[in-house]
This record gives sequence, structure tokens and C-alpha cells, in this order.
Amino acid sequence: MDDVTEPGTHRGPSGRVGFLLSQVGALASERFAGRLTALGVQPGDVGILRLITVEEGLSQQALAARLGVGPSRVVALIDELEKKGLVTRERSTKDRRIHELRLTDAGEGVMARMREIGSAHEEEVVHALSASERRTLGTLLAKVAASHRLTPDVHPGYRGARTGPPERSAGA
Amino acid sequence: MDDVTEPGTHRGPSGRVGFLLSQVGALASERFAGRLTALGVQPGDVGILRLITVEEGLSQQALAARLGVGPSRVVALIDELEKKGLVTRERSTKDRRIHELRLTDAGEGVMARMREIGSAHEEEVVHALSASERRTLGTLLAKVAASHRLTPDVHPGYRGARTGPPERSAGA
DNA sequence: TATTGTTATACTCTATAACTATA
DNA sequence: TATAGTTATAGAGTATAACAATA
Repeated sequence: MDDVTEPGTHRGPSGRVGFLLSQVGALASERFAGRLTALGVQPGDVGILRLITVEEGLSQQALAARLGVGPSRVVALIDELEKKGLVTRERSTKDRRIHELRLTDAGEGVMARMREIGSAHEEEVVHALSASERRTLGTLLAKVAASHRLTPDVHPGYRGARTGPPERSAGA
Repeated sequence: MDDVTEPGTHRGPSGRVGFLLSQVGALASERFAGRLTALGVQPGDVGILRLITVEEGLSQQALAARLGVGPSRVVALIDELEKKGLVTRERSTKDRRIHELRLTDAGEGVMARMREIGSAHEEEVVHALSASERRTLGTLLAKVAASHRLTPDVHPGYRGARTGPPERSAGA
């Protein structure tokens, strides 16, 4: 989320749903990012690790295409994850230009712990809601997500809308 | 919100609410930012203009404190808004060190059009929901927001959690 | 000649620290 | 001397373009 500051006195629960979504969504993202630091990874790394999990042995070019970034960016990204011991680069025997990317055991471990973190995060964010309210919220959000063609796994991020800094709204 | 990539196959509407919130929240933010470009302002500018509206004549130092950024940052921010003709700097007659910030007529106009944009944005985001569903969603989100002490007007942004780039999840 | 990964370069955004003018 | 605003400097992050190895 490039997060966005939307003005809005939410005058009753009917209006201002857009602002609330943005506001609460930002909170959820922020808290999740906070939990990730315990694993030593950044939000964006999650997507990278997951892509490597799903498409084991993919090339850096392929990863760059999936991420929508340039190949040189992937070099730095993988450098970092490799230094942390989470992924490996391996020369392909079929095409020696290619580096095949794979998760190490440590990388798999991070992915596993990430799932646990997800559960704890879930509980933290919606702790104020009853089980039935959570179901309702999930259903409505899924409906909104589907209407905008958001796929279940992929986070939109800001691509395309990034013209300025993420956020500089009031802090008090 | 710096948006965050959370993994998650949402297996039924009960789990994955955290991810959905982050995902849909990011979408709402992104779309809102897109609409703002028509006004020639950036997401963060909204908070600045609103602060100047509420506290007319405030100093740049005061604004910096509210935004949680350094004074030098405010210089650049106001430079831009002044160049666009939305705000003015005026030497205080009481303390000539201070620049009092005020909105121009054009600035007021932008704020007004921002409210219209907010309505259109609202309609776009939740167009898939019925009026009653929108109310329910609003109620639940307000409950979650309140449980985390989110104030009705202020967008959290990422302050504090910003350790890395905003987002680099998969794009397909 | 085209493609993969890398390195080099430049540009943007931001924070910190000097500087000036007022107090 | 302390404070408001400004400017200067340096750092991080990212994108584009040049480069070496391989096809």
C-alpha cells in the first residue's frame, strides 16, 4: 500500500468505507511488517520467497518479470537473500547463462514460520470481532476483492500509482 | 500504509482476513491516489492541506511536528504547494521568524474537489456491495479501527515500520 | 546477433547538520 | 543563547544503460 491519506470524518458507518479500508489495511500491513522483522526479512521478500517456492529453479529474468522490476534490481534482492542464507543461485547445466533460484532449508524454515506469523497477525488484527463477525468481514472483503479482480494470493502493492512518498499524513 | 505483501491462499472467508484487509486496503489507497493526480496533488499532500485548514496560520515547525518529519522536509513540501498556488507563506507580525501557512482560494477549491473525489472513490471501491452490505462492512471496519485506537481522521501511514521499500510482491 | 546476469551511472527522496535572521 | 526557516551535504533506493559470458 502506498498508503494514502484520505480525509474523512466517518459520519456513521455508511459513508467513509473507502477511507476505513485504506486506514485499517495500512494498519494490517504495518503490523505484519513489524512481525516480519523478527524473521529478518522485509515485506517484499515474502513475495520473492513465495515465487521461488512455487516456481523452483526459476531464473532471475523470470523473477524480474514476475515482480515487474528490472533485472539489476533482482541482483541486489537475491544478493541479500543469499547472504542471509535463504536462497541459492545455481548455474543451470542446460543454459549456463542462467542462475536457477532455490530456497535453502533455512529459506523453507522462514516460509514455515511466516505462516505461523500470519495466524498470530490475523488474531491480532481482528481480535475485537467475534467469530461470526470475522466470517462476515471476510465474506464482504472477498466480494470487494473479487469485484476488482484481485487474485487470492497476490498483493497489488503500489505499482503504477507511485508518484510520491508513501505517506506523510498527520501523526497526532 | 506502506503496503505489505502477505502470503495467503484464502481458504474460505473465515481465515485470511488480515491479508484481505491489507490487499483491499492497498487497492483503495492506490485508486484514491490515482484520482488525486487529476487534482495535481499527491496522497501526502492531503494531510498537509487538511492540517493547514484545521489550524490556519500554523508555522512550519508546528507542521513538521504534526507530520513527524524534519523542518527541512517541510520546506520542500510547502515550496511545491506554494508553487502550485495552493498555500501561502506569510511572515508573522508578532514573531518575524515564523511563516504562517494558509490555504489560497485555489487550495480551498482543491479541498472541496477532494471531497467529491472521496465520494466517487467510495462508490468505485464498494460498488459490488449492496447498501446494507456497505453498512455492515463499515460497522465492522469501524470496530476494528476503534480497537486499535485509530482516530477517524488520521491515516496511520507507515511511520515506524518503514525499513524497506514499500512493495515488491508478484505482479501476475 | 540475442539473451542472462552483472556492474556503472545517474536520479530521486530523505535525513542530518551547518547557516541566517530574528528573538 | 535559543528558535524558525533555509540551504548544503550525504546516504539510501531505484531505474537505465553499458558490459562480459554464453547461446
